[in-house]
Amino acid sequence: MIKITFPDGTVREYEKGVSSLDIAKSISEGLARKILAANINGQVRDISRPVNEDATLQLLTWNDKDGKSTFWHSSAHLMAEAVESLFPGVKFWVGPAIDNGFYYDMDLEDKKMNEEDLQRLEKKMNELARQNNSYTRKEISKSEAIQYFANKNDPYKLDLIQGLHDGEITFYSQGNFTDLCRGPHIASTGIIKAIKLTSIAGAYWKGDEKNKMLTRVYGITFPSQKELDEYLLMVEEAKKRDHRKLGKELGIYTMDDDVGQGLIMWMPNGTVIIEELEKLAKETENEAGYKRVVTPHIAKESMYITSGHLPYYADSMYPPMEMDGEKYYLKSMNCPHHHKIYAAEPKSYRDLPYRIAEYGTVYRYEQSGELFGLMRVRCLHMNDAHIYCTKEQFNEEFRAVNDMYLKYFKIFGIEKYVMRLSLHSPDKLGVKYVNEPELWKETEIMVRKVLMESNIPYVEVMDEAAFYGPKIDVQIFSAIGREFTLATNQVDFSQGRSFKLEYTDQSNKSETPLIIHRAPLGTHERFIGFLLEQYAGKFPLWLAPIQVKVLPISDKFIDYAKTISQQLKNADIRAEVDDRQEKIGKKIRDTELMRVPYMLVVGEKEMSENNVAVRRQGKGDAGVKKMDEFLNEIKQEIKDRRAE
RNA sequence: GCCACUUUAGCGUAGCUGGUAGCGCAUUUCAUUCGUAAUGAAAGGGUCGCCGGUUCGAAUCCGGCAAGUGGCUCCA
Repeated sequence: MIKITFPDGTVREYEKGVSSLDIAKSISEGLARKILAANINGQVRDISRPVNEDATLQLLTWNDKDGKSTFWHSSAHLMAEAVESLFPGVKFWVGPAIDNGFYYDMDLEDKKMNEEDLQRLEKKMNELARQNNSYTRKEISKSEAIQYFANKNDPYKLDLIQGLHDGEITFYSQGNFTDLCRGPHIASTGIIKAIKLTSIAGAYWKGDEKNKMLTRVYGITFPSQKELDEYLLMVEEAKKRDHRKLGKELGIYTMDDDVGQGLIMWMPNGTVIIEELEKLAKETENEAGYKRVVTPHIAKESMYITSGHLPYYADSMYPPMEMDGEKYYLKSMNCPHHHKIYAAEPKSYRDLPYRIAEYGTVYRYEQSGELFGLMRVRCLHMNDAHIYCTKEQFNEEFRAVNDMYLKYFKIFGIEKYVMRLSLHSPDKLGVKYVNEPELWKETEIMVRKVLMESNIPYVEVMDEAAFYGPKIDVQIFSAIGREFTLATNQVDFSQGRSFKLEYTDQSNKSETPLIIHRAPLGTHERFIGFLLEQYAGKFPLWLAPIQVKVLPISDKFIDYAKTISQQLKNADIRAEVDDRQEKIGKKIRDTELMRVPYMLVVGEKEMSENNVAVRRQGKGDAGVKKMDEFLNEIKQEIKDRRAE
């Protein structure tokens, strides 16, 4: 007999060799029908695998992350079976489960797949699922495995097998399809009830753009049609808050072919938001002891040689302009200009920390396929600043920057983000990263310490650092699920030396300062893109392009509406009058759709007593108020910069 | 940049296998002067992304280019 320990701590005894499925059956038939996989001593396994020793066991269902991914991984195999039957001779690479479904990479050679083929594949998959074929596991020797895929003429699987050790190779089969696979899998195809193949894409073999591009098919499956329908509905809802859609609807920004790809033009409504953000940044940075600077948009080639950005980053810079034999580049970062300001006057340790800030405009020639609405553009406005400090001051300064992030995030109500400690990769020293192994080690410890002391949850990721030092990135997800760095806080132990930046220390020696690069509000482009999605277009009052719309019941009250709006404007509140000849219902509807926070309905009753009928966007009628009372309340709400 | 797909009025869209374009919203005008999410009527607006080819004839078929979308790669 063996002892099985369940997640709640209970221990039960079973015959040696019992399967997870049998164990589930011993608990309840309902559970047995629902389990997809089992976590045995920390390893996810097929439910049919025998358990031969004492173990901790968690039975995994659709509600467990590992249960879902097993289900989706098995779905990828089912899709591969369907592909093989409709595209004979196809070669497969890998087909993992992902956060939302699965994909399979394949080489169709001279054949092509289109959207209609996805329908055919779905149909075939449904047919195969209904056959309810079992997923069967088979241990196989390396030579047999090689034999099998050599016969099948599949170079990709052979490449995978090369990396595996004899004795640890397994095949999984279902129906007519056999794949090299570590598993685990669900018991049989019949429990896959709802299938949606979502897209066809190209993907480089092994993720390397020098390699051949394979065809990747994405899909998602569910144990019931209802869940698929819900998922599809959720995707539709997410699209409604896509910043590209909202940006157009709300008149935030526009682009034009004659201006160029990825070059944003901010319309009046967007410009209001930019100016409010800058106001906030300036207030916050003044308080934190920053000084403001302004620098030009171009610089000579020599500066980017000094900074180390050329020639490595030349590809992502606009090509140079030549004047009088000199090459000038559009700046793709503000740091070198700021370093020159630091260097303009000799510094003593008494001048440090030296903090200079600028909403700097930079240009990056991003590859055309990478552009994405406001999130990835070619001209961006950075909430940039550089802090030059001593090693002793570093901890406090870096931490102050982190605290500034958190303060901002509270103002904006930003909760769904991941703090990422981005570290270098030692095997890329001298290639992607400055070759200073000791300094890397030292600064990474310093940054980690700040995070730990601030008690901020974070993840550590290798090979994501800047070339000049480690950083903390704030990762967010767009409405359609793409990941972006919203804000960044970076250490730089390298550029100080490249630019020969110095300060005189207490003992009259020259020292190189450490530099902190930081952009807590990221860029206007990405930040506003993010805010549009975060608020679904409903900006908090202080950011709203139009804060109050005054809606006269009829033409007779336009003059009164104008005096109300003028009073608001006198108090620096962004107000407008809707003087169209429309019914009040229409005016309210249009104003609601434009997400204007406050509507003031005025007619006979209000005019006679200097009142306004207040309506809050999305919340309906808020009752009649004295104009003075409303004015005081709204002024306070704007001052508070509350996130709803 | 690479793979696939898409591109019809300011916006959202219809247009089967080729016979030179409709609808809704928006706009303008007129009527209406209205009490909390769409008043009615009329009018204007498109060389169907651009260039070329096939054809008696192209929004529709073919090729190239551009932009956009979904991915991949990249993201100082």
